[in-house]
Amino acid sequence: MQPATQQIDTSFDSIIDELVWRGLISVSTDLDALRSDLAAGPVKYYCGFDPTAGSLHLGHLVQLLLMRRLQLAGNVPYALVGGATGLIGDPRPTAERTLNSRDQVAQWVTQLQAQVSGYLSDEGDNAVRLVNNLDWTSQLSAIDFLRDIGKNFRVGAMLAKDAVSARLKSDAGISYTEFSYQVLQANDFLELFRREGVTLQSGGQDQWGNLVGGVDLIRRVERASVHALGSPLITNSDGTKFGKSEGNAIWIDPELTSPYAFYQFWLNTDDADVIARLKVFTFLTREEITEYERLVAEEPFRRAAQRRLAFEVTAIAHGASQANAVIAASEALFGQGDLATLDAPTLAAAVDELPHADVEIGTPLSAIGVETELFRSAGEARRAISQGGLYLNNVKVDDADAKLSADDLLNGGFALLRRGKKTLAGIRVNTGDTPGLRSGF
RNA sequence: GGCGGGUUACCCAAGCGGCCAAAGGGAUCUGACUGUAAAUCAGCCGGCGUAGCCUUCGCAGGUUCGAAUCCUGCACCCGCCA
Repeated sequence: MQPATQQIDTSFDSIIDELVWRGLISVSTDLDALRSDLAAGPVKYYCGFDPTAGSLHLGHLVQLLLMRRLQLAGNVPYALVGGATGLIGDPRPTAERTLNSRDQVAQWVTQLQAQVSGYLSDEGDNAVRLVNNLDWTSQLSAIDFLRDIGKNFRVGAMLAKDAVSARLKSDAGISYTEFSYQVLQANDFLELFRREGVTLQSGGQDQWGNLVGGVDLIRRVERASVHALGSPLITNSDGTKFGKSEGNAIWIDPELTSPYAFYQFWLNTDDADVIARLKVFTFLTREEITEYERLVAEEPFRRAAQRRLAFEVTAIAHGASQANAVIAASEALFGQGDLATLDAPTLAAAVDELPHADVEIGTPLSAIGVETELFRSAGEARRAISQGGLYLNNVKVDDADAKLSADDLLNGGFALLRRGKKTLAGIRVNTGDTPGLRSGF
C-alpha cells in the first residue's frame, strides 16, 4: 500500500482557497491581500516551535503540514525553533511555567530541529530554512532590548492579549518573564522580515495575539504590511481534547508513541470527526475526501475513512513501510482468525509493535499486566480481572491469581494479553534453549 | 513593608477534632450495546491485600486517647493598602 503523494490540489485557484477548505484558517490578516501576494510569486513564511519537550506532538503536526502545503505551492518555509523563547515560556492560560535549564532547552532544540526537517523538503529553490531565535536574541542586552524593542510596545495593548488577561484574572497571576514573551515573538517576525524578507507567519489560533504582535511591530517600525494566519485548535466533536490517548499526548517521536499506538489512535477516530481529520492531516484531494464522506454516511461500519486516515498519517510521520508493518500487525491482532493459527514470524512482528515483556512460565498474569503497563498497579489488575476486563489470547481471564502456563503459549513462544477491547501487550517466553544458569553477573 | 485570603487525590472542588482514604463534578479505566465508533446505562476510580493493614490533605514541628481539621514556624500563590 502506497500513501498519497504530497501535493496541492490543483482544483483550487489558490493555495489559500485549499487551506480554507481544509479548515486550516480560523483567523487571518487580510486574506485577499495575502492571496494576491502569493499569486505574484513565492512568499517567505515562518512558523515557530518552542522547545518545551523533547518531541513535537499532533498539535504541532497541524502546523507542519500547513507549512508543507505552502511549500508545495512554491513558497519558502522558515522553520523556527525557539531556542530563546523556549527559555522564557509562552504564558499558558492556567499557570506559570517552570523554567527549564539552558542545557535542557538546547538539547530539545536539536531534537525538534531534526523532527521538523523531516516534514519539509530540503531540496530545490524553496528548501526549508532552519532558524533559531537565540541567534538574534542571545546577544541582545537589557538596555538594547528596552530601548530598541520595548519602546514599540504599549502596555495597554500587551495587557489586552488573551493570554495575558486570562492569567491576570486567574489565581496564578503572571510573572514579568512570561508577560514579556509576546515582545520576543513579535521581534522574531521583525528580524526575519529584515534579514530574510519573511512576510507571513502561521501558527495556532492560541498564538494569534503573538502573531499580530509581530505584524503590528513590522508595520510600526518598517511601515510594511505583512501577513498572519491562525489555524484552529483541533477539537473532538464529543468535547474531549484532541491528540490525547488515555490522557497522554500523542508524540511524533516513535520512541515516545510507538507507530502501532500512533496508528491505533487515528484508527479510533470518531465518525463525526474523520472527514475533518482527512482534510487537515492527509494529502488526499478534495475529490477523494468527498468520496470518503459518502462512505462514512452510507457504510460507516466499514470504517474506510478511518483506515485510510490512519495509514496516511502514520506514513507521513513514520514512513510507508512502517505504516504497512503496523497495519499487518493490527490485522493479525484484531483479525477474526484464531490466534493459534498465526505463524511465529507474524506473531513475532506483531508482538514487536506492542509493549511487551519477557517472562517465565508461572508468572502471574496480573504481574505481566503491570510490567507491560497495561495496568498501573497490581490492585488495578485485580480490579480489571474481577470486572472481566482481562483476556489472555482472546480468552477472558476469570481468576485474579491466574498464572501463565506452558499451554497458553502460541507459536514461537508468544502470548497476548489484552485489557478491555483494544489495549494489547505481548508476552514472550524464553523457551529454555539458553542455559538456565543464573550466574551472578 | 502592612492587612486579608489561599495551598486537599489526575483536574476542579467540599470537608474545618473521631462516623475521612476523605462529599460532589470532570477525566481516565472496565462491563453491556456496537463497527477496535458515538451516545446511553452500570461499575470502578491511593497502595498491598479475604478480614485487615500501610502511605496521603503545601513543608516541618507541636497539642490531643485521636488532626485534612487546633497551635507554632517555614515556603509558595492571590488580592488590597503603602
